[in-house]
Amino acid sequence: MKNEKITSRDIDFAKWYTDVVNAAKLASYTSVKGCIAILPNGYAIWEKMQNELDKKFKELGHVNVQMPLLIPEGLLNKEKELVEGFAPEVAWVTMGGSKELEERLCIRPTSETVFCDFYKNFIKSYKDLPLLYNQWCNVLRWEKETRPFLRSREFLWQEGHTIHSTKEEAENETKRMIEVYKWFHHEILAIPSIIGLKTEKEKFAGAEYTYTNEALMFNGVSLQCGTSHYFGQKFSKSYDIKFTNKNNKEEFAYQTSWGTTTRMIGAVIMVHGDDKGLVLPPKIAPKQVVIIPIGTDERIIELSKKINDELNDNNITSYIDLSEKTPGYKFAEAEVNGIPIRIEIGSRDLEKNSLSFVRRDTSEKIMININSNLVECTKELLQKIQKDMYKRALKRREELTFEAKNIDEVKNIMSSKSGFIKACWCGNEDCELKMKEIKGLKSRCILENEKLISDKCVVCGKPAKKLVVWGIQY
RNA sequence: CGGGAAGUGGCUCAAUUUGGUAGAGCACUCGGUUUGGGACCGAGUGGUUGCAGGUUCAAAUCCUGUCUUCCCGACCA
Repeated sequence: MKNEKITSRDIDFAKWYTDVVNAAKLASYTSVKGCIAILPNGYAIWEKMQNELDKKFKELGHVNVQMPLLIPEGLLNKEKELVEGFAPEVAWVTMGGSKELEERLCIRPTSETVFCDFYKNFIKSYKDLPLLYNQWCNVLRWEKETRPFLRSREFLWQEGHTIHSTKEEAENETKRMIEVYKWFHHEILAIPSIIGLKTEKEKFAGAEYTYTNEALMFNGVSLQCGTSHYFGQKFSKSYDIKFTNKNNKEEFAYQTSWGTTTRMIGAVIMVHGDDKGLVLPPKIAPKQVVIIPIGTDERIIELSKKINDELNDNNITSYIDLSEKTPGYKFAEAEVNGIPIRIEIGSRDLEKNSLSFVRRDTSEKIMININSNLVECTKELLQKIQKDMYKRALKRREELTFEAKNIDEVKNIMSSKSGFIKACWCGNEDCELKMKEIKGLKSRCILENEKLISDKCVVCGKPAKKLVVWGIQY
């Protein structure tokens, strides 16, 4: 039952990860470095993720738009911090046909500038605000080291860009959207992410502050899973976005942006996957149930079809594997693809008047009477799998979360384990840099509403002001 | 971008040391037998050896360059 195509997760995590991506046919490399082909199995997962998020965004009043792929250099340069932050990873278009362009065009690494340019002439009065825009698109960042889904040059994402007439409303939006991501991770992906504030050094170029969702992968490495930025009036001042407020005075607008990406597919693999392959949370599994008839008996095929139709008619996505492979092969394939529930139907089951339900996450086999309400049983089991996956991920995170009072304790933890390290910080950038000197370690986020675990900074021993979560960078 | 490893049918690898007709297993196609954990027998299809130059009578093999992938650093929403 060990899959020979997949390296063991505990022996070589990085190799295991790419093996799962390949074995589950989620993506494949192309001839352009860092630009992957997302295959049907992978894209279907992304579509499920999109549907969940898009529905939520719309409930909250956001609307979708599509902005241009290309940004003129002059426009990009208006916001100094943004340019400095992104310059090393921007790709440029310099030719149009055979003619050199007068002004080169950048392929969007993110679209703040384009949205600002649009808002500039679109907004006149406080009555025009807020605008809650979102776009689903691809962006390009010239990364040096690339890995499928986790860090590719071209990737798919959504970027929300909102603009408001008051500081308070914009700040609420920033906070509200990071909570939406948390909901998405917890409820849909079964990943217990934490919310925190980025340090000054780590925040988005051009933001007043940045909220982040950080999640822990099975191997104890951290992954940023979503960010929400408050811009205040920084961009509106650079791009001259003014409106007339209630007091008939001109005022610069207040802005936010927030995004999450196809990297979430990588997160799902690394949080839930095992040595057999992918394990998908039922809520994002494109196929939630696979029915595997054993033998060619007509009665078995008939019954399989009947159950399949019944499930599909009741909002459970199910399919029958009628290929000419042996049952063992079909089992293994369903496992590698992470299908949450497998229903086996063979003559042995029919004699006992029951069906074999097998959970992907635990491999547990459950016999269910053929006359019971199969739709309800399946729904309940899917919910249970979703919940159990979350619980296991949470337990894993708790086991891999450590506390440190001084730098020796940090080094000790780092020398034997990986995971989140909670430590107090005075807020001084030098101390942050000293921590970063420990190989691989990076400040992930500042926890806002948690008690300090020490009254002293983990590095300098001066009074602590903030509780910081540290982790190993992916 | 620095250090290391590797690129040979779709996949895993052999042939490279010592230059001499590119080979196996898996996958795929066809026929048959099978079917409760990746079935078996038989017959087939598929490769200008990552790419570009060079040396040579002759290059998968030697040389130069380049691209890609993986690992370790650096960088990095």
